[in-house]
Amino acid sequence: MFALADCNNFFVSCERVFRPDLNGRPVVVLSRNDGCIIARSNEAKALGIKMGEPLFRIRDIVQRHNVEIFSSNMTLYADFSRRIRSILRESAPQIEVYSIDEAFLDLRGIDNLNFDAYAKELSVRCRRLTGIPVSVGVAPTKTLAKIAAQLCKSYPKLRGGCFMHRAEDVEKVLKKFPIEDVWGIGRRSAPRLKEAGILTAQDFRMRPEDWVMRRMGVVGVRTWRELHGIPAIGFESVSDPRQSICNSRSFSTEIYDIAELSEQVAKFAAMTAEKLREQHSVCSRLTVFAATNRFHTDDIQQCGHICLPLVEPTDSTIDIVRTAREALAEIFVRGAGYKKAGVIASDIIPRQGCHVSMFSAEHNERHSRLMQAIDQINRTSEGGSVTIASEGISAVKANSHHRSPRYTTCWDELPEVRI
DNA sequence: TCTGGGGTCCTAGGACCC
DNA sequence: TCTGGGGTCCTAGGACCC
Repeated sequence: MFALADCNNFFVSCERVFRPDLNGRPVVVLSRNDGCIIARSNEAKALGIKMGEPLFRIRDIVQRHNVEIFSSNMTLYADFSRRIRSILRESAPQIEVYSIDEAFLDLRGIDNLNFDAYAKELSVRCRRLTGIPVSVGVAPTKTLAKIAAQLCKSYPKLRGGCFMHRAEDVEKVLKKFPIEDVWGIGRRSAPRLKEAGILTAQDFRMRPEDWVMRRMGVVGVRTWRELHGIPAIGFESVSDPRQSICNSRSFSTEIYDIAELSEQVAKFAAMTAEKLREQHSVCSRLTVFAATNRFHTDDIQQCGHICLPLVEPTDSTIDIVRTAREALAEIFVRGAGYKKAGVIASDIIPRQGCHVSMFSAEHNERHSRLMQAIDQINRTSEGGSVTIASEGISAVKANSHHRSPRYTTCWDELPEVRI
């Protein structure tokens, strides 16, 4: 069996831990820059607020129903995520961290366990120790476990845990489960499947395997098998190092000046280098892109990108920032108002055993010692106190008008306690 | 006025090899 | 009239996830 532990309305739930007055009220959390809705409480969902909806389009709903708005506070959410993961690790031999708010648990080889009680107890334990409501689904495959966890959210009677394995129960559930909500069926496949008369997970499961193969390839077949209770998606308890690392942002206002844009790109490059070092990797290709506001169709539209090889595989902020700035100079167009830019590192390999030429050994050694020192200083301070001069001293241009305090990680931000 | 930021895997087609 | 038959590697684009 596999379990999926899935935090309900995760970002909203984190905010509510310190604002219990918001229970029962519509709450949303916004993307960076306060642009789109990325998390909703059940009450907000009931108002018809959609995931990914831009805030400005639902202003009237927000006012009419007094919806509480939060800018995203990733520091807070990451800390809750870490706490919940540590509880899950105590509760299963292996866990696979799937996202900030979801993890699979490997229960294979365990058969003398009341899985239903296990799921419910785990949910209660997470809630009691962190304040976050967590749904736990247990089933013979990861895809079915996802569905079981989903069930917990619709049926409070399940008390946060659901064990789904008996053939007749699975069939009963899948008959009611919309095809577009199945893990692996995305926005392109769902309409096509519906055209073919497949409306539920059960409809899909009843099609022959070769029909699925023809229409959706091996990826579709994996989902099909998983729905039949045959594991087809591997369990990966240790995550491989990233094969690409991207840092990009939209700006709160357009940037026309190359010097200003260059500072922003330098920051993204520095963040990329830091993440490379974090996973002990080096990269040998760097892509830089910059784009104007695609929603302002009357303005000049520019969407440049360029991919440069690095002379040697590197994780040095100095080398990566320099290359990124050179790349930006290549694609920058005067007169264009840039709204978004980013840096992507690719061709990533482990740092250990990476081949460097004899001539650059000393260069690498010096950079490496410097980077270690910088990382060490920055780890102990918020926001990075040592940076490269070309990053400038201003922060990334972004709106964050509704951010809550970093309650669990930043002492200075704790609100005054009134007794 | 306002529109997120990160990833992975698979496939098709082209370049190139013998 | 007629034009081989395999391979591999790389890339771009599409689809999916949160």
